[in-house]
Amino acid sequence: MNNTFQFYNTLTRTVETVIPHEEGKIAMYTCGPTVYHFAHIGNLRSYIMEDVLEKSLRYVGYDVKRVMNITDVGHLSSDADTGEDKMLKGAKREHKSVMEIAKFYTDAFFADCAKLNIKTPDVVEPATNCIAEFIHMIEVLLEKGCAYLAGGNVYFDTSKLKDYYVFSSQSEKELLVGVRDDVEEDANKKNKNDFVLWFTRSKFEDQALKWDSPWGVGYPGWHIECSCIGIKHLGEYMDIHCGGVDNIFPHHTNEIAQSESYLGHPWCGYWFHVNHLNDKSGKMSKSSGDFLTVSLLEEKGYDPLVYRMFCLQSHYRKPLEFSYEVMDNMSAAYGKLIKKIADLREEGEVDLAFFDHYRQKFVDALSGDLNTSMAITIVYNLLKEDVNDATKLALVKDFDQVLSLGLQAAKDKIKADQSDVDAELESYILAKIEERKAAKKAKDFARADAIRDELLEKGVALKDTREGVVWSLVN
RNA sequence: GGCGACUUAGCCAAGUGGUAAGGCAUGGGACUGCAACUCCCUGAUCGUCGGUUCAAAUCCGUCAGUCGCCUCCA
Repeated sequence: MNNTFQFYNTLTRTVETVIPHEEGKIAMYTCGPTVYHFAHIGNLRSYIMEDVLEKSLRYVGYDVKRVMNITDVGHLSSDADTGEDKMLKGAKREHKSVMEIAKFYTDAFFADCAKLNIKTPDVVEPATNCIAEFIHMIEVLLEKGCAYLAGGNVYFDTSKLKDYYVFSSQSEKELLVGVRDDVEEDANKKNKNDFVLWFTRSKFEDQALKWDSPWGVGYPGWHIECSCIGIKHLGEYMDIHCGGVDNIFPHHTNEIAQSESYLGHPWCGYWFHVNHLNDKSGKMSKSSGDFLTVSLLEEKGYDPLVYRMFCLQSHYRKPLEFSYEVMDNMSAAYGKLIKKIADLREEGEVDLAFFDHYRQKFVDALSGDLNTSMAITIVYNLLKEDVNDATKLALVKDFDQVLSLGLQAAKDKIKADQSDVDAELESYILAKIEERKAAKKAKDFARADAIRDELLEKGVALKDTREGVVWSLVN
């Protein structure tokens, strides 16, 4: 068991060694998607990096339990009860019911995750499954005097906290309310940082999802779900809470406020935040019109795993700028890497001493604030080492448990590309190859080149290698 | 206005006090009938100015630029 796994803890703003509440076990929580639309590749960057974090922790020997919520209700586009519920907005847009929208985009989200080799968390819980728990938590907060009723809604009273701005040294005075044009201040709040736990007064008459509660028919505020679902599945102590940097304030600040007030003790010791993916105009956002999805990347001919590699070769705490130039760069690099690995032969005995030595290098890279870029470099270095292929292959497969770049399936991947070709086409290709071989032998190079061009037009590229002629499909 | 992050070769990027990993691209070469593949070789003093130190990309300060957050967001 490696017990020196370190990463940057937003709570303390330092790189710290993880010390779980229960030895050997990690209780990990991830803020899941709001399922009103497709996830864009910026959203997915967070999930990719969190996936690497989870797998790294498992790789060094931790028993990880990971929980993710699905936000399918109560996520207003504004906090002042004037915004529109995102789910409802999605439903209107597509003329479907809210639950149909939630189902469709939840499935789409996990389909994208699968393409990116992101493991599905151990527990996935939609918010609408936990209404009773939300209500219970809010009742307790009211009993404890941490919450109040105003204008029909239940609010969390931030003035009852000793330390609300746990993630920053911001003061309430300096905090501007309504910096964004579309945000209005809610007159019901006692303090400007208070936030809604339960809405009963929806301004949308067609609000589709409503539940009965002690305070009237309504729906939960956004923050309550993560606190509640986290506690429901991981107990009173959580080790690592993950999310995008934009969740730091107010979402995670509010989660801490609610959870610790409810539990009466510190809740989660480590906060892992992934920086944003930007394009040249700035942050990629679902709410700002056009956005890039995994499907779009596929349409443009990129393997989704190229995007995963693009994320891994950067550091999770750095802003990353997306461009097709970099994707092309990455695509070439990925193709070469896969090919190198596919060329390894499964011969010889694995050199165990070498294996352990290299495995340790890999562990060190991951343990040092998730240095995934270095982890990839280690793969490149490994391929250049003077050891037998069996050892290299064993290590690559081992590393791919964390990297999940399809490295261990490299051979199959290349074969699979060819198996997409039907038998008729294949025999045609093979016949042409024979014909060209004969032409070459007769030094009829014009004819040989013509055959090669002919196949290329049909999307088949020929290469004369030392082992003979090989063909592959091109786009 | 407040808070925070980032700035290393054409591009991505590692590096946290001792004279700059790796990848892609480029250029040159080997191989090839040609091409592709493969292999070899090829590049930066680390945004600015100043300070600390025997020694700084690495510490401190300064200016500049880019980006994010301040109740939609991963």
